[in-house]
Amino acid sequence: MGEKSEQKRLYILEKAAGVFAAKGFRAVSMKDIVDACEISRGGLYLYYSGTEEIFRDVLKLRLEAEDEASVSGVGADTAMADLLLLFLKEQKKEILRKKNSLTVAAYEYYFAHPTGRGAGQREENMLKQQFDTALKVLRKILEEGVARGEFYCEDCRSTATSMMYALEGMKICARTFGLTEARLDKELLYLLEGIVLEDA
Amino acid sequence: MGEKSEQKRLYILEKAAGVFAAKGFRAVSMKDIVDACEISRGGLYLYYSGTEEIFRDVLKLRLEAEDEASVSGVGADTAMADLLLLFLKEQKKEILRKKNSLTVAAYEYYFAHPTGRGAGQREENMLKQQFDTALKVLRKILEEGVARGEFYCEDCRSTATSMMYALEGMKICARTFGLTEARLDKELLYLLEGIVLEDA
Amino acid sequence: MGEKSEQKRLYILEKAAGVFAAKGFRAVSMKDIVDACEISRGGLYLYYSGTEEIFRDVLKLRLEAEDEASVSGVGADTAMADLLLLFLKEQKKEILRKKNSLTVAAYEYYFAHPTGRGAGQREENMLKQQFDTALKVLRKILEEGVARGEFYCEDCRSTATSMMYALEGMKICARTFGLTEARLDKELLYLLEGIVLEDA
Amino acid sequence: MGEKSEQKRLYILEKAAGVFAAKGFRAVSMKDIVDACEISRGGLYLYYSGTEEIFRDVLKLRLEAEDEASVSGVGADTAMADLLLLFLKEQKKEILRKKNSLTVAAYEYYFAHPTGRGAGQREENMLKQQFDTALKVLRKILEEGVARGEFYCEDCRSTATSMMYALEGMKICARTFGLTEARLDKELLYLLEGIVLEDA
DNA sequence: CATGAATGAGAGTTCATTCAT
DNA sequence: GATGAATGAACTCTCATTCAT
Repeated sequence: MGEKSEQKRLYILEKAAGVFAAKGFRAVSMKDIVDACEISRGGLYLYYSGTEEIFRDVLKLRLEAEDEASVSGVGADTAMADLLLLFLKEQKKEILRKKNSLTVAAYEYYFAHPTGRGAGQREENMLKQQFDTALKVLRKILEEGVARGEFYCEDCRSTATSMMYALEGMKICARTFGLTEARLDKELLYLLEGIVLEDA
Repeated sequence: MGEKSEQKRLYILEKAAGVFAAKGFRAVSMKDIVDACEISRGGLYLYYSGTEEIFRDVLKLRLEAEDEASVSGVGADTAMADLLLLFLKEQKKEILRKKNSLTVAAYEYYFAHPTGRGAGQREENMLKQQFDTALKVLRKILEEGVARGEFYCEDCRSTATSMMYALEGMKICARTFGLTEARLDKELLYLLEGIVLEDA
Repeated sequence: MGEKSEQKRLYILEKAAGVFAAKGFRAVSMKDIVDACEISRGGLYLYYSGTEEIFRDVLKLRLEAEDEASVSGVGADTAMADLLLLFLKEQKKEILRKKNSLTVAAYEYYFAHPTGRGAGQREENMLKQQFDTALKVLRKILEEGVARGEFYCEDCRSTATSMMYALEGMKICARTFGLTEARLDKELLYLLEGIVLEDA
Repeated sequence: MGEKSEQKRLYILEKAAGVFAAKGFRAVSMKDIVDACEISRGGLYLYYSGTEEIFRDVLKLRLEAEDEASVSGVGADTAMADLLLLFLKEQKKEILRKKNSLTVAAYEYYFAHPTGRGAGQREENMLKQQFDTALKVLRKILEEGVARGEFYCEDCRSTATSMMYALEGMKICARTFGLTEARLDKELLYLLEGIVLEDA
């Protein structure tokens, strides 16, 4: 598997990601991906032997990309309230994003491939990882904010977790029965108000 | 299509519900339902012309059943805190239920059939309806609890909504990356504590 | 088989005729006829066991009806040229008729049930009968016309036969690649001119 | 889809032509053609997506083959009467041909796909084309024959057209209620006699 | 007689997967 | 490595035909 192969593999994953974003996971056939990649049927099978395998790699790739993206440092002197706002803005974007989002496909995939205790769980569940990563960030923000006297919360860990679940709930609701931006803003504001000290 | 037919229709829906609960929505074929019902291919088509139609009716039936179930009156003298506990216990059951739950199938269905503004939306989105119904109940409990001095919350409507999103988040997380009962209990407890007055 | 049965049989044939006229022979299913008759599936089978059987009876009925219609006597003093005109006008109507015509269905039926020497040919081929009947009439007209000095033709029998084939050709052409009324008129005029004496 | 494919396409058309000749158009299923070709169900769909598409190509192929066949030049000194005889002999063969004839299938096809004014009529109606081609040839023969004093007819164009209709009539009669060779010969002779000068 | 629910065969179509080139 | 023709299983859907009521 030379360099060239690896390049092609990445090319396939890129194209496939587009297909999954557009059609979810279950509705995607090998033919869809072959068409999107404009390669031969057999050619695709040289690299992957099914949509599941492809999707797993697509998720892996996305996670790596996100990890890199999140490295963007933040100045130590930034107000935690601002950081929190930034965080929620990111979440909002993710919640509302329709195009190019693998969320629905990931839901479908993990519905069919429950993670937890089963076999072959080498690769971490991507949704869980996203959740945990965001949770960690949020918790850090809260703790620092409390330390600086910007926020109030009794138990930052629990508060952060609860907020994450609410955000997760908004995500799924947005994809199943609609959630207008206005309504979402209201919800996010409510979450914010529960934490930020009134005189801040 | 007399009474006998209606009976059979219900029989089909029952069996089909089991199939959808077991396999989700997209993975279910007419053949699956035919097999589950132990009727002939053509026989099923006498009643339904596709899995979507069947699933819509399955959801409708479930909703009706739930409505009836919730009619169970509660004594006027019950403590609101107890009612809230009861409510959360129900939610917990729903969040953890694996067998016989249509939740995953419903998610899959609504991923593929987005509700919102499109045409033919006579039938209300079942997930939304469940959400709204629970929300209404929760809000009533909170408001009455506040009135009685059992609970504290500034804005019952917003608090209830936020709690519902968190519960929805737990539901989806439970189906995609696992959520142990212990962890869930902790989460629910946290929600509870945010509302119930400490000396209650 | 009481009177009532016979009545129903006729009712079925009537409705079926409409279906055959609209869809031809091969495209018609028992279901189509059941629907058109608004009777039960089983009910139709009490009278007929397939579309072929029905179609045969439909044709028979039509033939009988036409026989009765053609009884319309013509005054002995009518000019043969006028009679010939009348005859051609009838033929023209038949050639152009789209609605309510069993011609196409009959073609399709006889394509699949070639008559000639096979077994079970009790019932005469309806197309042949129509052809022969018209031929006989035409020949009579020609012969009488010649006798009266209105027409000229060496061999009335052959001339009539040839004309009939031409008319048949126009019929099939009208149904397969179009034949405008104008063009048809020209053709009929040409046939006429070949026979009628110029000074008539 | 290189050359090899085109070869196979032709192979399919050949086999399919046999099926259509044997069963007409409507009675032919994709499976019939699959069986005749001894290929797989899916294999056929690589080339054609339905019987109509196949039949259209079959007709096209036949027309092309006939065009090539008719290129066979005739010496300039051939007597027109002989040419006419040759022409009628060809027609006779076509009228009587049972095996390997697509006539019935074409009739059935065009019954169901009326040509005339509708959309997508890029491809000319094959029956019409055959008719028009034969008509042109016949007319040429007549005109040349008249010029040479071999034939007599007032209006070659109309005469040719009328003859073509008669031939068309014989064709359809031969397929629906039988037409013995003897009878056909008589008819053709009659057509001939109407044109050829007696002392020719 | 009449009904219409039920059956099962079969047609059309798609797709994952293989394999000779 | 890469191709894409070929295969066959699986799925959707329709209909002729039967049969208990």
